[in-house]
Amino acid sequence: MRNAIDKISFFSGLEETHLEALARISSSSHFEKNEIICSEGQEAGGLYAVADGLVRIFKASLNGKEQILHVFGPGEVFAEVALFKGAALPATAQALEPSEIVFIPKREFVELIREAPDLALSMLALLSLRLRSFVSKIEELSLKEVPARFAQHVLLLQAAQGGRDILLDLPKGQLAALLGTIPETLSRILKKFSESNLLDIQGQSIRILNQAALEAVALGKKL
Amino acid sequence: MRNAIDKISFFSGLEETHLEALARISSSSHFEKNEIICSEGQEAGGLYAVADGLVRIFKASLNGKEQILHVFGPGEVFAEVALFKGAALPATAQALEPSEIVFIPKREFVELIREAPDLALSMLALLSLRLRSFVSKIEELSLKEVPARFAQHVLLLQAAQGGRDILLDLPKGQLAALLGTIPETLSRILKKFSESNLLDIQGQSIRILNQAALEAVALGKKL
DNA sequence: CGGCTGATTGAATCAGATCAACTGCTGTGG
DNA sequence: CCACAGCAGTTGATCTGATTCAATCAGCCG
Repeated sequence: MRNAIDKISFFSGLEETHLEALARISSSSHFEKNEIICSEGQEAGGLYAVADGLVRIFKASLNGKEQILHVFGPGEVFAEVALFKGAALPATAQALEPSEIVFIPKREFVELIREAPDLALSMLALLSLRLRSFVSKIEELSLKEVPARFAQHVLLLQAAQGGRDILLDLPKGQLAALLGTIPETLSRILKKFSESNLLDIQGQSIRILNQAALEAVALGKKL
Repeated sequence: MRNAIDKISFFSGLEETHLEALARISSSSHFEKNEIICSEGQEAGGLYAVADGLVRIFKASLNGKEQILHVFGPGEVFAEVALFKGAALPATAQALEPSEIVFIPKREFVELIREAPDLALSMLALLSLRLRSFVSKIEELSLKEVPARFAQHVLLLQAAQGGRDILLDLPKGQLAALLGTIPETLSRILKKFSESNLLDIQGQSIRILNQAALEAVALGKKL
């Protein structure tokens, strides 16, 4: 499994001996598109990581609406919350594409953390990042309307991809679930952005036409 | 400061030598009601803990609406997210009552974590708990309506306090902000719960009249 | 007794969800 | 190669939960 472990950038700063330890205890498996990797409520026996593919972490309500919490690509780890306090997973993980998923059993991993302060600090940093991203999400859901959330998302993509041309990383239906809304609403909002000449939207690709206005909308200005 | 450190239940499992180290490096100060302890965006120089009093962590929007993320009482720590990744605080902390707040400088605390694996694991457990509470909040904001959120909150209070009689821990306006709504809406909903004979509400004290129905509403049933 | 803050109530409005229909694309099989 | 099934996305009409604005009320403290 050394091969797969090397793909997990989260581990890349670790010492060679720890990487080999991880490789020894981890296993890797394949998931088809839409396959469930682990479900809410289930006991998580360890840490998961994406070696290849794309995974979404989401919650579903009784009446079918979904809220995506994270989308993870190659190199990212998930289900870390179940390692340290309570084993039950708070949400469900599902492959959005055919994916290679590495699994690291809890017992051995926690053991490793005790011995490697650097790994412990990495985990602390990781959890802090997750916390920050959740704070943003709560803020957006509670204090901002859908256009502002979408504008914010575009700006984040821009920061990650650079330039004025942006490629959506998700199909629009999934993007709606990530923003805490439904496809119909997102579709109407995309139209408004187009009509106001803030964005040029062609399928999955977006060009920013009016950066300043986009940033204003992200902060709460109407339109 | 040993006095104050002993009040922080989060530290209670630590070894004597570490407690003394914490006592040496920490300081304590007083905050009046409504006083800001630390603000969003500001650099947090360390970890805060409530020795006495009540503190809310919240975000505010431009147009004045507020979303409370946490309310912390004696023994609880906050601003831990700024210790491990990025120093800027994601939200603001404010005293809801006259409070004694302990402060532990980041440098020394992180140093201590490196030497004390148990403390590191405690911090990991703490961050995991926070993550879980945020997942719940996101789920509630996105997938549930206000009555369900309130019912859920009452059930949590019941779990903490026991029995059918419950005392609200916050004024109603603050409770509204915690549930992601506004006082007017909460007030209307309280009335509905009363009229449906689910709850008997007298100011801050609540008696549960129909447990089963309350649980049903928490899960999404209408009324 | 004022005056302040928190809480309640009412009427109007609005953002977003729901329901339903339609478009367009892609891949599959006859 | 065309036809059709199936899914993602779009559009329209309607409904509703929640916010907004405004007014009133209750309790508390000086």
